[in-house]
Amino acid sequence: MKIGQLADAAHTQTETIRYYEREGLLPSAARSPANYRVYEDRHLKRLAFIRHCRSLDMTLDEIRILLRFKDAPSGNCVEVNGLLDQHIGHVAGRIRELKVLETELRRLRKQCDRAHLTADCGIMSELDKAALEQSRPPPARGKLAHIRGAH
Amino acid sequence: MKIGQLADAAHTQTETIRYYEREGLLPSAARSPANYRVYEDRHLKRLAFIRHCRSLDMTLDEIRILLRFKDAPSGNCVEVNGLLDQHIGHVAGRIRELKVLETELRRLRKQCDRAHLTADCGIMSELDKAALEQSRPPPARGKLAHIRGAH
DNA sequence: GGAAACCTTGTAGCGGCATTAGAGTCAAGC
DNA sequence: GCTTGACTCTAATGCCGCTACAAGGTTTCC
Repeated sequence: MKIGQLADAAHTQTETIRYYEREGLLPSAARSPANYRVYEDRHLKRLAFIRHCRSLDMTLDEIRILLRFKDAPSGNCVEVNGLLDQHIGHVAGRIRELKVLETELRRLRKQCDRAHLTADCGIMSELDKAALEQSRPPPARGKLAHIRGAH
Repeated sequence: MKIGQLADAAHTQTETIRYYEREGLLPSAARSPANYRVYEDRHLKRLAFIRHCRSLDMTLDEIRILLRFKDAPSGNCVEVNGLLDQHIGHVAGRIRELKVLETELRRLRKQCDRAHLTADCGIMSELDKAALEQSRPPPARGKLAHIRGAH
């Protein structure tokens, strides 16, 4: 299997596969005489595992940990549970944050329902007013920060 | 006002202020004989506005647009409304995504409640199984993607 | 034998800063 | 006057998880 076929099979981009190899998530493949990467079934399985974990929004570091457990199945799975619990905690926390944000944005949006000059816009004056009172730090940055999609 | 005082007043880091200046969000300050930036009240007001918008998780590009309207108050505020509506849409969408994710993670977590060898762990085998079926692309990436906080 | 479709390595870019390095400035205390 | 420490300056680099080049080599199909 060449990299393009592996990419198709795992619904991934070839660049991503090479990136995972550089990052040590995928073992390096054998090479053909033309220096092409040659993959086997185990690579597909491992890649599918990684992509599935990514679809659950785990970081590559977290996935690395899971892979270590997979490779050394004599280990205790308590840590797997802990990792997942933490991850769920992050997700739940982020949802709470975003809900607060949404409420505030909708309140702000209500300040202006009509079209008129920006100078008289309730939203703009509210933003100005609120800014003066005191500005809290922006929301969390990190793995799950995106609101906007991008693909 | 020197940059450190401005940073304190706006609860910002000095590097962030310099970054905003480079990005054209803040007008460049006058300089003291020692080449220190010297700020006035208008800088603080503008910075507070920017930070407040950031606390609402707007991108710098969105904030740039708002600042243009602020600077040219003869414009029509319809576009301000539109920008906010879009932003609310992004936030609401991200909340929906994360809720789906949370549900799936909790279901996965239920597969293992006991400590034992990783090889027998319900979570690991479920991850393996699900990976094979077909891996969807990872969740959206973009401005509001973070689940984890980082500061 | 020529074009299209694949593969290779390497580098740079995304957002919104944070961190570091290396150097200059300033006020206070001795 | 000299040292100490807190501040400031610029410029470069790192973060995350890729994505998108660029410039070449290989394979495959017609």
